[in-house]
Amino acid sequence: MITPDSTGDNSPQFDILRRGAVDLIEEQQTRKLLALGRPLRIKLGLDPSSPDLHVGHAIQLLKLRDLQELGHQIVLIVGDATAMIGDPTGRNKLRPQLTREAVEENLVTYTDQAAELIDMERTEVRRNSEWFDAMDFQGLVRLTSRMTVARMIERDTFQQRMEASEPIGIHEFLYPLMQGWDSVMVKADLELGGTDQLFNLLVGRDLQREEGQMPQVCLTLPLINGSDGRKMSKSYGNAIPFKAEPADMFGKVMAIEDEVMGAWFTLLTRLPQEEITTLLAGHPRRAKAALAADITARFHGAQAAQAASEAFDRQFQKREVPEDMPEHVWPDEGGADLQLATLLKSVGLAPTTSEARRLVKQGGVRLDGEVQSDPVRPISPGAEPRILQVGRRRFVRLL
RNA sequence: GGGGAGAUUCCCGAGUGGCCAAAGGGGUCAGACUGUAAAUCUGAUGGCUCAGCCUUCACAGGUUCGAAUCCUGUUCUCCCCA
Repeated sequence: MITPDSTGDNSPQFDILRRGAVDLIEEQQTRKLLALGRPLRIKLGLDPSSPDLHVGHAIQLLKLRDLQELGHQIVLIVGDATAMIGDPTGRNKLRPQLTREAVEENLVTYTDQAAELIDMERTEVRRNSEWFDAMDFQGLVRLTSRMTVARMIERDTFQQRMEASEPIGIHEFLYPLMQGWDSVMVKADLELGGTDQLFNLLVGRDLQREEGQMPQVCLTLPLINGSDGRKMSKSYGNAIPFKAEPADMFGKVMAIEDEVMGAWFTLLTRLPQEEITTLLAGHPRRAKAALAADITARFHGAQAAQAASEAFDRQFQKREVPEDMPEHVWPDEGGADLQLATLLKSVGLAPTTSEARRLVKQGGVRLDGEVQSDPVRPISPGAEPRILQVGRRRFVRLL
């Protein structure tokens, strides 16, 4: 539980809260809230538009977990009403509107996966359709009258879209207001969000103040980038999902740029700051392996992380063929010879024959360790299972 | 309501009758190098029975020996005026 000492010093709590944060609006209020000694209501809105969580979400969930362990009350808002709009933040396109059914499905996987990091038993989960379905037209007008067009369109994301002559739907203006109204309805003391959420979080403050509530504290955490430098997002295909296999998760962390390691350590591990500093001062390869192991261990346990780490070294440092690899029965009945390109395609190592030919021509294909150069070379099954390799990390054992 | 502009290959974005499967960038993939699936460099990037053939430039028709490029209609978007 919350135990501010007799002097009212809550700095240990405050430090935990502050770790990795970008904005904290505002600090004095936060200290006062912590000093109250009661569980604070910590709100996080889920976007149930993408069911699979990735390490970008983990940043927020880990923060929630920290706060939960300090005895605070986590309130997850399932944006089933807002999901039908889609948060316009950071998007240069209208987002597809989700059906209620899709939201329900996503919600299940979402909470299942979130349970890996936070204690769902002690978490309050609310759907915002609870109050938005009940809101009538008058209520909507009342809510929308609290925001001005000028304030809304001065937002970067809308500015950019207007400059680029991209469409903006009127309903998109509703999103921040709805998110803010959620804060009113659950009487949030603090709301978490990514740095891109600051505007939405601040709207909550305004609405709460107008409703005579204590305005919530807003805490923003950095967004981390995916492998391509863009914001990590499932829709960009650059994310590291919770459900990634240990080896895959480890490898994907190893693929991040050296420059962002520090941020990842702060946001995705709970190693003490001094230890992080020491690691970063050492060899980058070692530091990154430690990071990858820590993250992998959180989802799969220390043993699996260790195994993933060792397998990674064998495969990429020593260039050994991994023990575990997908297996595929020899395509085409009768064990007849197949052209190499055709074989690659039918076992799924290349999406098209053209791609398969390209890979061979570029020297990216090995059969039993030998580089292949002829895409139309006939390949026969062989007595032993043969190993087909594309690039450095895609293998198939042919049975 | 009136006038104007636009929709291009995964994304952004050139291309305004043949030299266009379509510049450039991003992403992705492969190779080299290495400390890793970092960084850097090189190459590839519509499909196929691959020195050739086939299908793409919002959609449907049309003009032409030939169209992403011209015409007509449809859908969607943006801008200006009211």
